[in-house]
Amino acid sequence: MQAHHDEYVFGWDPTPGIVSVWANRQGRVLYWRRVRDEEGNERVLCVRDRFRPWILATSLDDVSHLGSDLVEEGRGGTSRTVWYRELQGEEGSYRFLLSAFDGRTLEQAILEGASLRLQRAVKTVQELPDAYYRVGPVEQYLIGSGRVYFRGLHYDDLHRLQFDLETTALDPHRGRIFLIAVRDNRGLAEVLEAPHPEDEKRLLQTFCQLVRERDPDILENHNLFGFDLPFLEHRALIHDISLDIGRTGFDGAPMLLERYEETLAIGPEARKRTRYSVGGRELIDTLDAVRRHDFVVRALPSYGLKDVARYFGLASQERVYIEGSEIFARYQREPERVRRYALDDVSEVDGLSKRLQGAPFALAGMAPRRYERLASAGPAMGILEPMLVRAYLRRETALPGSGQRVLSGDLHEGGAVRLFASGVARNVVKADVASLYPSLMRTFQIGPSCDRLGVLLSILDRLTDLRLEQKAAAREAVPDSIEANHYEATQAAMKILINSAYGYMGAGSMALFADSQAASEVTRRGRAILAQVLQALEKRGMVLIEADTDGVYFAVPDHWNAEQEQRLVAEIGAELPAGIRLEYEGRYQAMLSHEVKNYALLTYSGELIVRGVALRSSRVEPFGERFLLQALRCTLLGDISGVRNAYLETVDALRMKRLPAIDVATRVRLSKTPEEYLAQRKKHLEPAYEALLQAGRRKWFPGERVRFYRARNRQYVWIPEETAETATHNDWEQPPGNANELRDRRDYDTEHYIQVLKNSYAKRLQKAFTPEDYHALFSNEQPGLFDGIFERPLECIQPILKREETI
DNA sequence: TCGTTCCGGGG
DNA sequence: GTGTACGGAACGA
Repeated sequence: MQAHHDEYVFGWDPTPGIVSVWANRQGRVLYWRRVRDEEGNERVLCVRDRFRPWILATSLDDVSHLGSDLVEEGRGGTSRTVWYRELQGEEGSYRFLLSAFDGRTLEQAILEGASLRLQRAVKTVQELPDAYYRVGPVEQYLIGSGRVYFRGLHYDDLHRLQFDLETTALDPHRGRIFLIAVRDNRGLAEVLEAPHPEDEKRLLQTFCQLVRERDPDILENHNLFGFDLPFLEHRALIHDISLDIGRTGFDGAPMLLERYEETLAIGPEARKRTRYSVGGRELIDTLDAVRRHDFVVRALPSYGLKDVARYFGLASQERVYIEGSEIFARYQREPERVRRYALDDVSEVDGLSKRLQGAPFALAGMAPRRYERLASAGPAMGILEPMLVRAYLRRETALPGSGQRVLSGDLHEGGAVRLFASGVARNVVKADVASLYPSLMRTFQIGPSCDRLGVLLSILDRLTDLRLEQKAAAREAVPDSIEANHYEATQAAMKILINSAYGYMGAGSMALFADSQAASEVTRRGRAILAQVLQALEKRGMVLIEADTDGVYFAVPDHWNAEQEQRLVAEIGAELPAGIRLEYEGRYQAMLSHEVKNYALLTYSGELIVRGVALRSSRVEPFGERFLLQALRCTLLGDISGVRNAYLETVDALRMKRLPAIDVATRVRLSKTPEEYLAQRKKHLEPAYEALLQAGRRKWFPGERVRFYRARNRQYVWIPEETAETATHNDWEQPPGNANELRDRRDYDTEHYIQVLKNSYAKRLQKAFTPEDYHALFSNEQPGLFDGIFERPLECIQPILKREETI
């Protein structure tokens, strides 16, 4: 059985070093292997192969019209033959594997038969989803052969090339490419240029030639699919040249860039996006990787390359920054600086790739799909399902038909988020159930009822064990070594799959192995486990604060130490069903619970952790944020006069103009062009644009970030960025004031900012106090000694914890 | 002012 | 050729 498990996870064919696969509907395949010869020189071999294109059918009805051209598999045939193989499975399941020498012959036969059967013209197989199950040519080949990408390779073995276009505008109709920075992880760093419009064609040709010469396995950039490739494609069209950046195809010529539309379900609606593909190389957009990363972590300030590179600590000290709209103008005056800027871009892309592509790399060693697809595929439908299909065909077993899926179950509610108390609590502990849903599936053997072979649970079991091994191996390896990164990436890939197993069952009618009853059984048991934990805590006198699907914050008695807390968690964990592990996550000296998922924690080492938007300001004026962090810390420490002082000091600093303008300024991103803004200005004034106009600027581009503050009489003052990187004087009529002088001005609207302090920063501490205490703490009156603003002295104010809900 | 829609990125 | 979403800002009544 173990052998099956490993085949389910990794396929079975041992071919090492596959770095790209290209297959078409005629059953022709090229794949490229990266190998080393005896002397250790690396080479890329191109291998030609064939496969017989296949499709799965629930019956032979549509192909019976073929007569003697319909033949059982194992017997010979001609180019017109359609073969069938019967898999184990009941009526209604996809139990006939149809194949032909050419996929088009196969489809033609099916469409003809279906048209006869339905008495209407059937144009595509997609019109018959209940009757046929089909995957793309590369997937057919990988599923049939048991091959996967990258066997025996480490991430650094891949030859990756990054390139970045610099253009005169964002829109290829209005601008052109004047520079392309190219680097790879084999030592290349080069800048190709076209100072004049007539040079652009040559530039494109040189670029294609360079790519072919370097012959990388992977092409990478940030927003590759959204910007660089469409731009390249459009400019190539204008110059009437082809973008031959692929590896050599069947006819001996380099393969061209191809485009296709992809439907993505982002949010509730489906949206289209254009994808590109090229033979022999995998196209990787680091923007996809960044989105996927942040989907879990939710910590990135923006998805822009520069911001993300800084976030990951990839930006170098000497990194050149230039505002997007200034790049071309800057290039004309200071070309060397723009060259450095563009090379910084590609090297940050390389850094991002190293940091984020490990998991998709590891997934490509498991699932039967192209690496480039796995890099952006959804984990359930895009990765797990192809693995399930591969396993079923390997076992000669039919896939469940639409009738076998279970879609009826009541829509599972998932795990509720609950707020038991708001305000300030001390001695707080976080505990949660490790991998709750996958653990429940394993413990209670809850899988899709239509998964007759139990493949999903097998894969889940095997991945869970393998992941523990990988994690152990990662811990043993030299930190940050190639091996450590490899193990770490593999365990991360496995985690992605493990976590998607539950979601897959509830994915609805599109999932082949959907079982929404099983999915709701998982959430039902999950809720029961959580309820058991909550009751156990309450029974022992703990104060519940907040709970979500698989975790809980609660307060323990005052004098408790970490050992006692751990013992409590272990004790309650021991009462849970075997296989369900309650983990002690951490302890905090205090917590401000604001709303569900919005709280601040103070660790015993004094670190302040703020979670959720409600406790962060969206405007981030520096003075307000400083105040909030200080006030939160004081509140959590019980230092009430510290809170009052922070407030009074901030008010006073504003009144006395001790704060420079930069401290009250906010920074926003422009979205309107000058024309658009001027057209609507009569109706509605917007501070950011007013600030620019006030400074005499008449030209700007959407996307620019503008820092400004509010001065008296509703005047808005623009503070240009300190680097002066943006300063090209043709953009405004009168030269701007000195940025340093502006940053230090004191003519801001004091009363306005005091209101902001009160209404948008102090507000966030409201739950920590009784209404009377809150108003007393944040009143602007400096109390005289005896005028009784405080009903009781400040020292008597204590933070409160208010019960919101009971279990 | 409130709901509703759109966007996120790239030069 | 498939299957994330949520917070903030802009927009429209």
